[in-house]
Amino acid sequence: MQVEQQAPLRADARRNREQIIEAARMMFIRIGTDVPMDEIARAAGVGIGTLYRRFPDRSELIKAVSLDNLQRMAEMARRLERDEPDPAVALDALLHSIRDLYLSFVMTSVSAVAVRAIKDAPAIQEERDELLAVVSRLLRRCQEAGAVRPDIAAGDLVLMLAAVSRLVPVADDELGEMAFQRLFALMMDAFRPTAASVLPGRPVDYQDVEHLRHHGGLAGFGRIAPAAG
Amino acid sequence: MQVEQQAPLRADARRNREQIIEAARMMFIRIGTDVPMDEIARAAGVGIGTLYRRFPDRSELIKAVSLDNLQRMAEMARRLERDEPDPAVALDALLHSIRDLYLSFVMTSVSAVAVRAIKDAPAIQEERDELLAVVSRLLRRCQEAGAVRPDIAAGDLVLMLAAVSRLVPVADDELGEMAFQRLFALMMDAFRPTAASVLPGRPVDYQDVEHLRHHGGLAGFGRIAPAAG
Amino acid sequence: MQVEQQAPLRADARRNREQIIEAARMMFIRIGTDVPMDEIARAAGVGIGTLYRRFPDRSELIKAVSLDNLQRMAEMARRLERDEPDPAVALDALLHSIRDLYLSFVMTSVSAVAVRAIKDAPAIQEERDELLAVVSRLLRRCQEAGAVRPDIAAGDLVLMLAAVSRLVPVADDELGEMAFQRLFALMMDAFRPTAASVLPGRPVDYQDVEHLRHHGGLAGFGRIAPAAG
Amino acid sequence: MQVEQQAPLRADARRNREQIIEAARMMFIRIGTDVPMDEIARAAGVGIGTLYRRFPDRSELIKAVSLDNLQRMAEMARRLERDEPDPAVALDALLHSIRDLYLSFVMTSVSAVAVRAIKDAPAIQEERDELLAVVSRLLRRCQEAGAVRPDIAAGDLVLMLAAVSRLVPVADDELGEMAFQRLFALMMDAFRPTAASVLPGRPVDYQDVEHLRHHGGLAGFGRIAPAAG
DNA sequence: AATGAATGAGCATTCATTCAT
DNA sequence: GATGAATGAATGCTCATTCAT
Repeated sequence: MQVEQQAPLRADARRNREQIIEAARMMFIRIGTDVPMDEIARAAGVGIGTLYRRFPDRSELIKAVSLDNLQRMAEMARRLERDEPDPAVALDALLHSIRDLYLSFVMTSVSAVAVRAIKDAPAIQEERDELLAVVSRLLRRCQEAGAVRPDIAAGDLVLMLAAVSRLVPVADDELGEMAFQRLFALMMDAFRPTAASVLPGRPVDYQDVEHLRHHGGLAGFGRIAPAAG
Repeated sequence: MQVEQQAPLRADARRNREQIIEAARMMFIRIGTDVPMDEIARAAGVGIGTLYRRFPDRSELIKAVSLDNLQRMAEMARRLERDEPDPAVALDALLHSIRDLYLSFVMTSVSAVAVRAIKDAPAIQEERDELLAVVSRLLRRCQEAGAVRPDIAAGDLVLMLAAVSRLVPVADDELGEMAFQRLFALMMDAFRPTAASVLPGRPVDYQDVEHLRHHGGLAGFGRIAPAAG
Repeated sequence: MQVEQQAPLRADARRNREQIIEAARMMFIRIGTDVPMDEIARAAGVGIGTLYRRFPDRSELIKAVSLDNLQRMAEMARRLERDEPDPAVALDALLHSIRDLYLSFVMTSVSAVAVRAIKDAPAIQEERDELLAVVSRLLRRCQEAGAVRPDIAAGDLVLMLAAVSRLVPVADDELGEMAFQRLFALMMDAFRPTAASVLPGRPVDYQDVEHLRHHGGLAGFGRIAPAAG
Repeated sequence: MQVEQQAPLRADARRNREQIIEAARMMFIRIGTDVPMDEIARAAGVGIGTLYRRFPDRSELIKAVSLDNLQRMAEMARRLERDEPDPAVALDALLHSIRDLYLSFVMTSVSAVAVRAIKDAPAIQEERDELLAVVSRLLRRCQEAGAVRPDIAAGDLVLMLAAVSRLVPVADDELGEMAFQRLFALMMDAFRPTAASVLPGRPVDYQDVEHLRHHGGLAGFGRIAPAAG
């Protein structure tokens, strides 16, 4: 757990760094993590050299964007858990932030490059663990309160979320927005106690998800890009 | 309505063609539709020139694989509709063939190349239309029989299916298989009448799906490759 | 009427650019405009990537070489017209610069690629127009002075020049040099008043040449590459 | 001087051979000697395999076409020399057959492939020699009759012809036809005694032309393709 | 530290030629 | 003998990454 304690960046350098991450986030969503590096540089308004000075290769940039996303998410999760007494409301609100979750959970789980990039990034793993811990606690409280069917675990939720969030709506598309809202609501309905059929297998927990992420048991999750091209 | 009536292929050529499609199908799933062409050729056990003789460019190959997939699917749909009297059983069985649907519904909806490749392929569109017609009829019969909530249309189903099918299990992974079975069962639960909350918007029908496919209102569906990165 | 006002190139980039154009000019003459791009790069002493950075494709390179040639030619024409009082001497001197004209008039008129490359290059057209305007004026003055037969127009001259210049001598070949000098002198004799037989048709002017260039009425001029084989 | 005495071809094989040569001749003119082999095969209405059975590689095909052209030309030359008493008329008629000469003199003198193909083809050389012998004799008789300036030799004529014939008109183009007719007439005027200025160097004879052809002293003649692309 | 120029490995595609049917 | 399928070498072009200014 190496904490790289480098000299704090100069003001302009910090600004560049932030612009690059922001530009990369947008390009990653719009085009994919294989977007040409100089397009990112151009979008960030810096030279390609500057980009590479900050992030020695694509992998580092992906890691940085992912970490940035997860930090925002974890922060939000902490705040919701702390401030919202009703776990069902908190969980719902948290999952609804899925548009941002998108990158954290999906983008970085999809392409071979991205997955490899992240695998050995302890900072990311930590942040992800913390986020999931909150989700797990909220889920358990929901189940204890009878708001969510009892036969699932956090992993079931996460996987469903990962699936649905692939179809996140594109900015400013009304039909897409509507379709996604319904898709999301349908997903939430699947977790109601009243929906419960007898599920096969056993509850999937976060350990299982991590296993799948690292060993690639699902086509679109973890090791392999199901349709990267 | 067959337009180009070409001489039937020689036996060896036909075999090569089939090997190429089969190899491409697997590589497309494993690596993505942007897998290098010569990897496909190598996997098919033919020279790169042979691949290009059969499929003048990547786009043609994608089209051929998609059409092949859809033909299998449509055939299965026809058979189920004809032979299975209970619409709920038929729909369930049809959706469970999702492992094969995967390529038809997902692969070809994901990457920019693939989407472009397919857009102007009337044969594919026809096959897709027929498949969806069967799904729509089965769905309606399920709803009339009270087996499925009445507030959804075929598009809602298709999109959920598209989402879930992204996480299709990899061959021979037990955990993945189990996780996917649960995911799929959860999805089916979302469509039960007992699960029904009030959904936002209006039922999404196949017209809407086509619109989304062609105009790209959802990130992972139609125009843009979120999976690419 | 300069449209794209790009930042002036860095010193080293400018040097590379010039080396590439110079190398391309030589290779185009020696091998043809379809010489492999990396041979040009090698001859210029740069990487293939550098070549492509400066000239996004073969077409752009051909345009750049052509423009460069024409600029030199037009400059010479302007100087001769300004400084030489005797039009016959000026015209003769101008035509004798045929070794350089070669590329401007011939190279770029021969191959399909080259012709297409140049068709939509207004800068080249402008330069060519200016050069031809000078030639036309000199020719008219020669005819008024009785130094050239009156039954021809600039187009006749240009076409003859285009034909003869195909056989420009190779550097350092004595026999070739001599043969070409004679060929050139014979051509000039054809334009003398004393040579005049009754020519068929009507004087061919520059409009006609442009028409032929763009619509390809002559095998070796404009549309098609007879020289290509 | 190997006379390959192979068994005479079967009737259908002979027909194929002729169709291929005819198709190749047209494609060579229209596109160049680097036209794809299967385009030639398709134009000839035979399979690519058949083409290769008759002509083991491109080089052989070029040789065959060239020989065929030259045989026709030499035949015509012999006939004109034999039947036409006035040498000026005979020479003029012979040169006017330039549209056919085109391939013999020009096509095969231009591209690197073609030149290499022909260099070691004794049959072609023989035919060419005979043709040139006729031209030389006619020229000498014209000069003795005072119909042509005395300060030139056959080589001067051939080179000028080679130059002008590059711009042979395309079929059915009226303007091209007219322009070429004038170009040709201007060329003939250059050889009139009345046109005679003092030419540089010494008369270029056929030996010189052969030297140039084989050693490449002129850019567009012999070794090198001036603008093959 | 920022910039953008240079490099070359990598991939798509074409086409000459060989070979199985 | 005819056919056209198979092969792979050659070449255009892109883009990640390094390095001079």
